[in-house]
Amino acid sequence: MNENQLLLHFFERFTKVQLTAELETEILSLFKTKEYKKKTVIFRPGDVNTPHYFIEKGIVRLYLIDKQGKEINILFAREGQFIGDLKTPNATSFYLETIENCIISSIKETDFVLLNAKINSVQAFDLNQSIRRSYIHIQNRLVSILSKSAEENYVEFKDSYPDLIQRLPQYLIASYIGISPEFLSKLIAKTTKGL
Amino acid sequence: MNENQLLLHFFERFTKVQLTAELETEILSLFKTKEYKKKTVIFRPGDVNTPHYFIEKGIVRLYLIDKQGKEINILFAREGQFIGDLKTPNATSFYLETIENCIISSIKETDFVLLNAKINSVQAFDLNQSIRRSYIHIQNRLVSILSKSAEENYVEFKDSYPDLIQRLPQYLIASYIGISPEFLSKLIAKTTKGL
DNA sequence: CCCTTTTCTTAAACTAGATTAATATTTTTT
DNA sequence: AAAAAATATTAATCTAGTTTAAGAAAAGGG
Repeated sequence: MNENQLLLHFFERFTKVQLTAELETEILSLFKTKEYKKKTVIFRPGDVNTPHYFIEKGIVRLYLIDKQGKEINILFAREGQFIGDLKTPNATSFYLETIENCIISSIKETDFVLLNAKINSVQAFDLNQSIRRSYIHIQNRLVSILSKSAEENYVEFKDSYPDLIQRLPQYLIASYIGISPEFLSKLIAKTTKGL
Repeated sequence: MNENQLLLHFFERFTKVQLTAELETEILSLFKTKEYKKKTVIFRPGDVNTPHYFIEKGIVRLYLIDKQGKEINILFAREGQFIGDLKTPNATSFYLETIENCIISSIKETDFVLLNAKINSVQAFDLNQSIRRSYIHIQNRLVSILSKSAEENYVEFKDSYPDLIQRLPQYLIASYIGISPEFLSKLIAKTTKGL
């Protein structure tokens, strides 16, 4: 089970201690690990009871298609991160899709809650904190989109996620920061000119 | 303690049972209730360890002032709702300010967590669910701002919060949906014309 | 009831970013 | 290595929304 290295490490980071062998086994028993080719849809709007996904390898995106048929990227997740739709078990309104070839572990919402309760009773792991961080993250993004120019938002993205800049096609980033791919291309050309 | 009616009702709604007299007393002992005149700043950027606030009466807004000096409204809260900055105990980057004369109960973050743990052990109250709902709410808002026109966003706001439309000055709503007050005024004039 | 402050409206000039369309480049597949 | 598919660039035209400015209306305070 070498492919679950990252997952165990994730829980260790939060509990701040070495996991016992039994706990490790229990965690692994609740996750199902699977490989996906790039551009594979994992769930789609209308799907109910969507699990939580832990990315072992690769990158995925959560997005939707609006009335005009335009894709809107909500969130990216790469190795070492959880992603899913917190609306679960209610129907999701998003697509979850791999961007690269991926190895991904999934856990059912009910098991996720139980696991958290269990770890929480033993250690100082707090799922609340994790959700709060997500909230703060998306709130920051809303603030940026409301208050900053396209160029500022691109610079912010670049500074925050230098790794993603390398791995993501530009047009996906454009959608994430809420601008057209053509305009992002123009911005980059302009910024790069001073070389 | 008539002014705390709503607060107790809030916890009752979540626990789904009648609160015991002791629990009621304990809840009330953790909150401090205070009156504020309209346009009073409750906390400001840089303040640390900001409490959580439960609005008993009135409306407040959470906002920031961007580099251009423009106010950006993040969130409104009215009677029966909690508001605060989830970054607590870290420094907030926002202002919390009353819009109307208000009666507000506050609770320290540490007490809030303890209270939740206590209630959770007795009943089925789950703070996670509450934070998740907040997350879903702000995510929906981000999606709306990214994918909809100013007019669609205004209609959505009107449909979602018919009560707030009555109580909030237009320019605060304009900032919330990310447009200038002048443009919102134009939109409303246009929409109303067909009468 | 008058005076001051707050909120709203209208209109003209402007601009950030969208759209359309065509081509170029890069990556992937066979 | 060629062909196909995916991604990026460039440029012209267009538009949704901003800015600036000034006045009108409404609300609040003494």
